[in-house]
Amino acid sequence: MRFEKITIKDVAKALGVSTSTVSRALRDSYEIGADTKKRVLEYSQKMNFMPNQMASSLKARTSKSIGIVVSEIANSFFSQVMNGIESVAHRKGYHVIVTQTHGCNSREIANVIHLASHSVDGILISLSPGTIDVSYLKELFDKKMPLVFFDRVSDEINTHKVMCDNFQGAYDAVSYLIESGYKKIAFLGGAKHLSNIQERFAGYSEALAYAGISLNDEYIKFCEQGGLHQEESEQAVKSMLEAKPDAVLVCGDRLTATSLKYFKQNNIKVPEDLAMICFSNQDFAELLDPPLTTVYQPAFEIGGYATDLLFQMINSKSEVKKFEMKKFPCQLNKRASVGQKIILS
Amino acid sequence: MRFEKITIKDVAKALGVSTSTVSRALRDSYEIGADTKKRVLEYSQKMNFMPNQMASSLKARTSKSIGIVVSEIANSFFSQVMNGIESVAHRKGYHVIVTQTHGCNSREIANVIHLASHSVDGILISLSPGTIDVSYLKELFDKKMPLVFFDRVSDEINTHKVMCDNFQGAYDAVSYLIESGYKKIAFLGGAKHLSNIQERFAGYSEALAYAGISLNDEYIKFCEQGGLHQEESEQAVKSMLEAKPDAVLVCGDRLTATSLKYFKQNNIKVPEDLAMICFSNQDFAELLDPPLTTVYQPAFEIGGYATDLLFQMINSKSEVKKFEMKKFPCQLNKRASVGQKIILS
DNA sequence: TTGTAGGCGTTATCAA
DNA sequence: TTGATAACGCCTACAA
Repeated sequence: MRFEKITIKDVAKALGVSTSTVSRALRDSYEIGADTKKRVLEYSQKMNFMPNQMASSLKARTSKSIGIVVSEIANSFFSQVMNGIESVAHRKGYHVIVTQTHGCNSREIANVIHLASHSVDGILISLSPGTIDVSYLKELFDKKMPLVFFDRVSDEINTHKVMCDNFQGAYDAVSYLIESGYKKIAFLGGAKHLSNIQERFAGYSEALAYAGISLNDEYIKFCEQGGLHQEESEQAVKSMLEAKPDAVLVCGDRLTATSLKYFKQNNIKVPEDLAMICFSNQDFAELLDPPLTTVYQPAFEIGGYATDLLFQMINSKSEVKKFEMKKFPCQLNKRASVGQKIILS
Repeated sequence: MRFEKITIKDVAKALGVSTSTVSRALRDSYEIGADTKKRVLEYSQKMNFMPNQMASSLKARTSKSIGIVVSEIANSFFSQVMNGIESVAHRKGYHVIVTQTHGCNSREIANVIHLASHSVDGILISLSPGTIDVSYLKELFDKKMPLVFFDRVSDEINTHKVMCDNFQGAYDAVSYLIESGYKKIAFLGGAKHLSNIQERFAGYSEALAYAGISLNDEYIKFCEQGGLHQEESEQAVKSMLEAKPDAVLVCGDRLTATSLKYFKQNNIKVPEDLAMICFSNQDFAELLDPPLTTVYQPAFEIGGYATDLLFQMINSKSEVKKFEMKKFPCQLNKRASVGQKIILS
């Protein structure tokens, strides 16, 4: 079953004119007889004629579409980013093709190649936890495929990068915990090699250092699967708890959900037993029990901004050489999952 | 800045063969000299040659892509559906193009036309709250564009429809409220003309009727914007409360969030002052305060199943005449937002 | 003002 | 086994 499309040829034949005349009438170009134009437009309208964009694209060598690569579509952060991307793209008359990797590197490569061979005009990518080698991307980029990283970026490719200020977000969160009297602060993060996790960890370390608190490895847990694997995440939560921290910074929605469930099941009271701040974009954070102190990332803005930069590259006549590293500040939403700890010493 | 693509021509020239030879080698077709083939493949590999899919599509008259139309990408239900769609599509080597309407009919029409003119091989659509007239879709469908409705469907177009069993979901929820001793049960829904809302309302009505409770209009509120407009939603919550119900069935994530916030702000205790069941796919529902009794829709399955049906249509040689109306059962997750009311009378 | 012709990159048909 | 050629639908020099 296939869509029966009228072509410019059909319109031309029906009207007894040439295809070029139809083409010109449709794109409002060139001198063309006012009433020929009118006839063509009216007939096209009536017949619901739609120019075949694949043919136009082939001719114009531009598909008017961009590709996105994320790990999970059904993730509050990514879906908000996609919302931002789609909004900007739609405004420019572009299509958005979405692919997900489920954290798997081979899937990421397949998706990127698929996108490139389908002639997307540019690609927006957040690297998947499983990706270490980005040479396949670099090759593509060297061949001038417009490329913008968001969220999880790579040092090895020099292009635009858009993300939130993960360092600041983590630093502010941990500082706030320290101000509130907590000292044994744990860190629960995704894959260690991901840029955003590294930055958050740096912010965490720096805030502790500033307060003269030394790092304790037992408080620090990374999940190589970035919270995508339930078992790994639960194990991390468990082993973190064994070190008896009094607060924790959790990096990511999935890890947050896993932690909260675990705490609930094991009757660990937040914030009495353990204070908690999470990197999370869940709308429902303030409605949780207890309301969750979150580090909120302006996901919609990140998506929109990254897309704007991508269009700058796409529309640039020459190769773009100067790149931006844009960091949107994170917002610390203080809620009851962090209490006021009585400071003893 | 544009991607510099090698074409089949370049490969042919470099190897001193014809383009047809290259094409044949690549698609493993026909008798071709084993070592010519080897040379072509090796060179293509080395040069990272990717066939231009737009050209193939133009030739083959199939784009290997499908389009989705939803109201909001950043919505837990829709993003889970998209996950299901992408998973199936990826397996079949298809691309997924995502568009959102923000509940606006003109945007929906524009998106559908955009998709059609970009030669998607099929379209998956959940009607937007703003849509009443589906004639534009009917025209497309009559021209044999494979089309599958999910979630919010239209009676006026006879094609596959996939959704959850909204009637059963609402019926079960309301019955459970009645069993728990509630009698003054309110209904808070999105746009009245949407199929899913109608079905839920029917389930609600039927459950009340079965228990011999008559409908009370003051308990029943619809939001024409489907919860997308904050003010309208809040107004609905407010006016519903004025009728003093003792329980409420809320249809949708946005409405749920709005209600919960309103209750919190106005110090309305759930379930003491008002028991609550919500159609919601939020992972966090069980972690809310109080844990939320939800009617869960198998969104991933809905997306996957709808996509399977779409591929059946796409791959069918003749026009498909027999259509399926698939309803996945909803799951009632009983949690503390519904209590046990002491039955007086 | 309108028509003709060639090409975008690929593939299928036919001829060599 | 391989090559030349035409076609997919559209656009645009160039010619008329």
